[in-house]
Amino acid sequence: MSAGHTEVTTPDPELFFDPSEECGIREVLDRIGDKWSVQVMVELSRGVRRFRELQRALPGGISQRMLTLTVRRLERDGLVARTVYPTVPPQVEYELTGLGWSLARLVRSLADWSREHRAEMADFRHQWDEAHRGAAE
Amino acid sequence: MSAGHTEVTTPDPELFFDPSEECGIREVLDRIGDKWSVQVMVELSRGVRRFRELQRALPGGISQRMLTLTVRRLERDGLVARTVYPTVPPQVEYELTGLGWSLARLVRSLADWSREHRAEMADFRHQWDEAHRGAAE
DNA sequence: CCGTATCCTGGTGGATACTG
DNA sequence: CAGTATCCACCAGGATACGG
Repeated sequence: MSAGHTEVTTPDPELFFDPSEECGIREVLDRIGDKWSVQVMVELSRGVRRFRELQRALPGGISQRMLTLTVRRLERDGLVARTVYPTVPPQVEYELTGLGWSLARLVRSLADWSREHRAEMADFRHQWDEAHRGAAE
Repeated sequence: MSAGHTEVTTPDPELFFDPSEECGIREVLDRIGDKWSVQVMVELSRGVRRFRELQRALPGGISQRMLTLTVRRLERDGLVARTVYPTVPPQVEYELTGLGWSLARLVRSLADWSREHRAEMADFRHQWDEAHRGAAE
């Protein structure tokens, strides 16, 4: 049936978020919802990286400023460990902590979901655009 | 040992993101990374909601404009179904689609992760702030 | 190499007013 | 009630220059 029409499954009773509110969603999203945090984690999931390596590896090109800010925040939250070798020139290595890896696992599942459903979503968007053509302008 | 020092676990070899890149992360985050999409989905996971209900339910107070934009995008992506009852005054109902529920499950796991680790992260932040006190004027 | 300090722009989202 | 249309403020993030 593919994406024939907007089917609606019955809600899984166990799934409901507790109405006691502030379920914690905002806190995570404030950490991974920004432009670079997740990409940095993804790259670090491939191994230890130095500052420049990290910067060069990120697609789209991150500025030094943003890489610093991003990596500092990740460090502060305990997701990334920063190791400074007092050499000259200075050398700094970044790697995921245990906490970082546990979050990376979830990030991974999000990525998997995305790839699994991207065709379906593209389908929906196409339908929607089709149905709403002519309305605007 | 709690969060004694920044421990680093060995990377799970199976976890690595495929280096073929554009793993799909950005696509999901572009959908759930904004201020309201997830909150709307969370509320809709509790049941069918009308426009105003949705607006009143969201903590922080969303503007009509943003609620419209958010809900339209979710609809366009096939995550939310919109049903219009041609009554007067008009009545519109929103609910999660199958696709929406599948994403909601992941959102839920993010929320769970957050609650499970928020203490640990707070701990880390406290340590970090402690260690970096005095550096900045 | 690894940052920090400034400056500046674009886009997200709020406030408000108006329609069907 | 359920939107649409405008206008506007704020700040995430880019560009650039400088420092340890």
